[in-house]
Amino acid sequence: MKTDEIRSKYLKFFEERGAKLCASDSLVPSNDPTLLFTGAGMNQFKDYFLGIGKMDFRRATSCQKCIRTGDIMNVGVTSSHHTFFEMLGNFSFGDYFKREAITWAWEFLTGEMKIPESKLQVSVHETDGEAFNMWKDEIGVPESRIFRLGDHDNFWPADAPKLGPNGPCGPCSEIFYDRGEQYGPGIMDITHDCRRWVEIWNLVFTQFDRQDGGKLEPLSQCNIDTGMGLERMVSCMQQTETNMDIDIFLPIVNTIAEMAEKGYRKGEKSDDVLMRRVADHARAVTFCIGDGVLPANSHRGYVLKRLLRRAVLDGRTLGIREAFMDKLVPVVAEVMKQPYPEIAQRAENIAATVANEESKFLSTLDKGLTMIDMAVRQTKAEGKKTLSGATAFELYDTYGFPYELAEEVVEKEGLSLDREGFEQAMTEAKMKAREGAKMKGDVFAKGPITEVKKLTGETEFLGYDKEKAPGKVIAIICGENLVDEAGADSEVTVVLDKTTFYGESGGQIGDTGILVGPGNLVVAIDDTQKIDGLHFHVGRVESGTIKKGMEVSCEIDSARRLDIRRNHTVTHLLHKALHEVVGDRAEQKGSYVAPDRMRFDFQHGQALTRDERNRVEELVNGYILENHPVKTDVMSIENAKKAGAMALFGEKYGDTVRVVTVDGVSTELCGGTHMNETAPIGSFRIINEESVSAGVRRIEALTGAAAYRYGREQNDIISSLSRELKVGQEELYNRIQGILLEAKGLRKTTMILKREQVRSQLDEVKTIDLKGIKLAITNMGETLGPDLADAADAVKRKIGDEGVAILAGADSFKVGIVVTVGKNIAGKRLHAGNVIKKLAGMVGGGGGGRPDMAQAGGKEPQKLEEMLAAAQGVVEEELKD
RNA sequence: GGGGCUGUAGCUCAGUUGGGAGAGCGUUGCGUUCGCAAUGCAAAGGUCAGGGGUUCGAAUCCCCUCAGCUCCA
Repeated sequence: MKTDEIRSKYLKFFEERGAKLCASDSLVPSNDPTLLFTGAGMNQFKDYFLGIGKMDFRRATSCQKCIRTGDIMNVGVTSSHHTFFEMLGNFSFGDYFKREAITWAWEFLTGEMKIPESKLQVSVHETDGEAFNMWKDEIGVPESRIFRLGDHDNFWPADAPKLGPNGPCGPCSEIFYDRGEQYGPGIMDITHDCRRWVEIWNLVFTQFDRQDGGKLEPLSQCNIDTGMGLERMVSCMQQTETNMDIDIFLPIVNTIAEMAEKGYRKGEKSDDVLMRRVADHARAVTFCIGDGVLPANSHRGYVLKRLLRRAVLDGRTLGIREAFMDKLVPVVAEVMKQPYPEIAQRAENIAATVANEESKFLSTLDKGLTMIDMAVRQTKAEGKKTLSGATAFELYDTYGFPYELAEEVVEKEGLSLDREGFEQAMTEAKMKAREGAKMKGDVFAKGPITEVKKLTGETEFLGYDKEKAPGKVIAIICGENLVDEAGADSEVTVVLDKTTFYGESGGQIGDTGILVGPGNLVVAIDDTQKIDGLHFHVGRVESGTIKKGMEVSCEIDSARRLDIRRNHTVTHLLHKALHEVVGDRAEQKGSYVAPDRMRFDFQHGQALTRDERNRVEELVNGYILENHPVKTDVMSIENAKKAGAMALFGEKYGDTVRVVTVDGVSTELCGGTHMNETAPIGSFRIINEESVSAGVRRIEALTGAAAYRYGREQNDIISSLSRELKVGQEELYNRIQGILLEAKGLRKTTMILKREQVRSQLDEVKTIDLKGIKLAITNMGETLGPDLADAADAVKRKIGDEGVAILAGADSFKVGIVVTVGKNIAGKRLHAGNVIKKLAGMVGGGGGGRPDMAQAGGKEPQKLEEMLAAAQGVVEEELKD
């Protein structure tokens, strides 16, 4: 049975049993910012489990793409560890419980998968007699094949009663599959890693709420959370040795084998491990980028980068010398195209991102290789046999050069690498990083929001076609607390059952305006936030008192909203124009829509050329002038996809979505507020284009009156320049070029003149013979700085290799002194630095320099003459025979 | 989010307790030999990432900002 078949059979099976078929959540969790990646099927149902918020259904099933990196060292080594995998699950939120969960699991395995009962056995928690009896009496599993296990193995979360955490938890029951006697003895060894009996299904019965001290209170709502690892299930059904030998994996592994010119399962076992690991990482990397994560130096982006780099290194070890990871992307896309067509659609784009990161890594390696060569040479020169761990760590920490590779190079050179020192340095670095780290609290305190969610499901948004409408006050948050009323001057956050205020989402900023109510109540709202479908109106009570349950009128600032609509609709036009100009790879990475400006981030490797930028701007203005009607439809996600609506990748959408169509230009999924037609946008003006992170560019632009004003201001600047320079605007550029050239010429002329002037002064320089040297002491008037040094150089040349020149100049604030000593005596009979220190002291300054040349400055110009008079004496003192 | 490293000519980089901004390649000009090309000489090209501070004096030391690379969470 093919993987695709098993996957769809499972989902269909539970759909037939009343479960809502839910699409996989993005790998980037949509409703939990604390999670790095989606790691289990239940993540997207978190609120359903806790009974918070609106519940549209009570049983669900899904095939969830997951990423876990905890066991990364085992990937490829064991038969079933992955970083990326799919998890099949069925869930009940206060609906069906143990009996159905157990029965259906058994039915699916024995019925749909046709697994003989003799090949299955189960485990239950030691205290869970209920589950035990169900297996024994209702299903008919012989008692000898039901195992009772403890908190560590059959409780979720593991060991929760003793160790915590607090919250929903419960016993679980697992189903094991017998892979056959070639993998071990018939008796299951549950305490050890058993290769014969593998766990294929975990049923979690969430029935307790753990309190402090390990007390387990019964939950009012009992839930079912089940998980079946798709790859492992398939491996059993296809009777393969590891998960990586199944139909959706082999093509990837084989491609790698081909590139390495090795053949899978034909040579070294260690090569097979590497091939499997690369295949695993190729899947993870492809799906990660597919969900909108880009390689970066923090968070998800960093995990992605690490995965990619590990795979590249493994490929190197396998003997693949050139970039190869990008070539695996289409292979992954092909085997996954049935359940994940969007990956296949974007394979080219994903591959480009991979190729880019891979080439960056290869250049990092190159750099590291030359550095380690140097380190090896130095170690050898010092006569040592071991390259220090600290050096290896520095290479790793600062230049990203992998330890394993360092080891390889060092050993090839006949040296060894100090692993202990490396690890010690690593620990120290970790400690150092940890010391600096601090936790930051969430802006929106979790407390009141959870409370509010219990009061109401979602705020109904009326603002698509109304600007003023009544709503009922559901909750008032004052500070961190829920209150029943708030008087004048209080800072409040108000939640209503219905509102015309748009809550910040999808890049569009929240509305401002007022809430008006009985008894001269006015609340000035200066921001509206949207969290899990609830609109939070943030503002201040201007007059009167707002009370819970009160009917208020929501009145948004409509002029501001109109500007927002202009900017939002133009975002769609810009998106389209970018695709026209730089290609479909310019995917949207985010946007910000405010009344006074808009920002649009998109994936693109380099800066837009001036020509591209102009073409984009022209296209958008064209769309505006053509006055396309804009319409909004609410439809099912399937229909939206059929209609070709562009969606943000990695974004999780509900079942029904809003589709915004600019007739003849673009169709996008979007919850924002838009114009009815494009012409009133007026005009569009790009004011900036910059980089935000690797591979992502940002355009900032203006529309309507703001765009006009911007143009006018630019015009004003040009006009005043043109007036000032007395040339026509079209001549400005040439004129400025001319002026710059002229200025440069003048600078040069001045320099030459100055030099000539200094030289003429030098003609008068007289030298004194002193113990075999020629001493020149000269007051250079107002000559200072580099000119003085220049002059000193000239004197030095003139008076020869036994000459000493002391030149000084001053303006009204500062004194400058330069001393040069000819090369035959410099450092031997006289040190310029020592002379100048004494001289500088006389004019309230300090200085120093090399034996042959020294500079100094001082702050007492009035003492210049005095200093020069004393100079000869100083030289006599310093001069050695 | 925290740590480390880097930012100097168009490119690759030197620049040594703080003391006159350099090399190679490339560009331009003038030669020599010439089939491609090679080679000699000369020139142009720098707000030393940006800002502040210490100092008589900062590419160099200190602080901040920006950008890139990298490790950790």
